[in-house]
Amino acid sequence: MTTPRVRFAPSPTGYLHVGGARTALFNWLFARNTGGTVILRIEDTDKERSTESHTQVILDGLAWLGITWDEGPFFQGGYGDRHRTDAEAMLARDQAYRCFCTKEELDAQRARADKTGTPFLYDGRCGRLGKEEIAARLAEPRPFSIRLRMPDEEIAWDDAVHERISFQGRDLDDFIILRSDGSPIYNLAVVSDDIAMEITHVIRGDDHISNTPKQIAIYRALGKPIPTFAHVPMILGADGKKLSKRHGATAVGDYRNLGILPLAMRNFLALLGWSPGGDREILPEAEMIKLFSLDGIQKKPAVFDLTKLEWMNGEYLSLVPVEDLLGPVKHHLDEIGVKGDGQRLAALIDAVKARSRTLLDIAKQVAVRLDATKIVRDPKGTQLVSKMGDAFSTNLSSALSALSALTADDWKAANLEVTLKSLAEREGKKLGDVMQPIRVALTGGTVSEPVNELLAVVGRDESLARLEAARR
RNA sequence: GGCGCUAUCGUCUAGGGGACUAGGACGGGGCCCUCUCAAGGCCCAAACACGGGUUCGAAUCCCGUUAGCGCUACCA
Repeated sequence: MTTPRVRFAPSPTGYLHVGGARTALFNWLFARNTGGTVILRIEDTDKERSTESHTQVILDGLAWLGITWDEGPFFQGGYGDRHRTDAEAMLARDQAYRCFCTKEELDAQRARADKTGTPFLYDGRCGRLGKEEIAARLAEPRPFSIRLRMPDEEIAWDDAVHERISFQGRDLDDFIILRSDGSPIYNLAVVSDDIAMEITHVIRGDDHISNTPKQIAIYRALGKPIPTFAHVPMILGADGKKLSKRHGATAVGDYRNLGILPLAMRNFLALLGWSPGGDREILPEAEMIKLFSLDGIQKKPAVFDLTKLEWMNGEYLSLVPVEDLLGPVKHHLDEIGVKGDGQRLAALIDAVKARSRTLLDIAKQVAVRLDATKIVRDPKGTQLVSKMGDAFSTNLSSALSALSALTADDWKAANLEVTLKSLAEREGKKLGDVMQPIRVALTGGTVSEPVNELLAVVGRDESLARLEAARR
């Protein structure tokens, strides 16, 4: 048995969407599981909409997710000659014919069909032209496109995820494979390339199911073996509709900006529409590859649940060593406008990490600890201050005097805890009455790591300054 | 409209005729822990779309209905 050859074939007409990323991921997992080859092919035949920067964004997105490829990237636009040759071969065998209908005539036919409520299928009129008529039109010369003669027969295949799918040729029309300008239509370019690249498994989105019978017809006309098709279900927004811009973040890059870790994203995407069976959630790369199989893919579309992604990101956050977080957090800090680095930053990340689900969460909390101007008194904080009334500043004052007794050398979490606890005991106060005002003074809110750790990480001078400022 | 695909907790899913009192995870609720919040531990609510078959027995197989989604270009 030959080893599988799969391809991921995005069009550079937009960003890398999560749906495309997942399709790429499934191709990659399948190839790595079977020892097969991944080919990256950029389908840039739509010259109007394709751009180089989109191509770069797609490449970056794949790299970010750790999805690699073995051959390519190849650019479909470079294979026009082969596409034309294939079309002409079909024309020569009368499996295809020249169509002289203009865009306008076709639009008119379609409009007429719409009006009567019948589905528009090209009636094949140009396919019935006599030799002389064709020669005469060619001599004029009149431009023509090339259409495939759709045979009136069953076109079915055993889909690797859906099992058998069947269409009738009579429900399809003689569709155009080559435009009048000599450029190929998608369905021809895809088949021609998949044949040339010896693709054995076509793993792509469900939205291509209705293209598949047309493509199989081309394989048959060209006399080439038909690959295995695996149509993976769509990804939907929370409203059950195909994920699109109006759902907010849909591009892989959006999640990067939100502070999602690439491994978390990849793990989440893998589990969206695929299951290894059983209860597995967090899957290391090796496991994922080992367990992957096409028949573990779900048939029904899946709703993208951001909350679960964030939970999973939190899981990965706790698995990743702080050193690996330094770079990405620094990046988010830059955007917030706060500088942080080295050991200090590592300690801050550590302090705050357990309460964070994204890198952005981490960066925001780090920023507050690093830069007093980033403190924002949140509603809960304000509430606490007004509820405590005068006690707020009195308690801060006694905390201030107790804490300033500690030298810089003694300013450590363990000592701070002892100091604060004995202060509360001495004054007969509840621990919370001592701690919460400090928390609000230092962060503006009522939520943080334990106060002794918070003080330690903010540092003696800065902590005392913030207490002093909040006391007034 | 036509063609096609799909249907298990709100969401992601396990399940492949008896192991189902339908399991796990996210989210929700409660309790414990606790200086707050997370984390952690324990517990709770929550689903086989509907109707017919087949079978001793159906979430599982078949048919129909309904609903959702996709496609329906000289776009990809």
